[in-house]
Amino acid sequence: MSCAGDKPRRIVVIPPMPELPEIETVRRDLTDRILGRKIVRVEVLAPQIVEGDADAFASALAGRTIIRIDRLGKALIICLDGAVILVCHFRMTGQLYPVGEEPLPSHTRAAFTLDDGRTLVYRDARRLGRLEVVGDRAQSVILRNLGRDALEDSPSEDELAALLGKRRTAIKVFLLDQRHITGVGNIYASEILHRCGIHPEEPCLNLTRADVRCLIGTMQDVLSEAIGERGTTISDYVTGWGRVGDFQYRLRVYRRAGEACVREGCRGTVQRTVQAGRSTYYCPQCQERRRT
DNA sequence: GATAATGTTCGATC
DNA sequence: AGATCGAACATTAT
Repeated sequence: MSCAGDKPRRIVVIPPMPELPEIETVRRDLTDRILGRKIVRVEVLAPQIVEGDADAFASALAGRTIIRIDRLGKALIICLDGAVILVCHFRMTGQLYPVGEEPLPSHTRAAFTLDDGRTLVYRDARRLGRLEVVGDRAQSVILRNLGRDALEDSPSEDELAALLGKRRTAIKVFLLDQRHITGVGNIYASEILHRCGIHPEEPCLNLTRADVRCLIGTMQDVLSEAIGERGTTISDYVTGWGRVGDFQYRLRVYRRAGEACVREGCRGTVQRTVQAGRSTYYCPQCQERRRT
């Protein structure tokens, strides 16, 4: 990190921020900045990021006023007047933020001109994200597979125990499966399991009652803490639309392969493995396998 | 050039 | 009905 005042700060838009705390941060920012604004014009530059017909998408939003912004897991739900709902999922590289009267940034995939002259920009380098307009949440393709929100609708101990059930699937893979609980992604899954001392490969059915209790509490703690830090930003970018997050400084295992475990009294070394095609980070010393 | 990246969906194969 | 795995989507950074 550079020291304040030394080098000129680069103004670069921050990289994508896809898990629950990052989306919640965007939700709060956008609520502050665009609530009550009317969308006067919609331009779709990359039709594949829109679910359904891009022209229908654009005309459904034109003339609508933004009245509330909600979130379910990693999905942003922008409610407009006339029962119009804009559902957004950023996947890996999506971003949504207002800009002034200036040229659109690179990788702008959709642009919503607001009634105050600003433009709400959807950027997405990889074009993996999706935008969708529906009249009712139940119609949403983006929302249809999502389970309970990890923060606002967290399961009770009994409920999580029931969800884990007799599954043989690894607990880390379960946490990434958004059909059960939605909002926890690859960073926070590793962090939660490390804090609970649970091995990421542990089959769900082996978890004890104490493990279940720890998972629920730690999930709340980690997500809340991360929201308090405005999420995790990997890279030291500065942004023109909001500050970067700071939770990266609190990460204990994510991207720390080969480093000493930070748990007090633990002499282990953080390992990286791959589960379901995604990197998992854990400490073999303090995340021991349960006896079968 | 190879590899990995905070995500989801779909189809094939158990 | 499940689970499970790989591929696909597509670009950037290291």
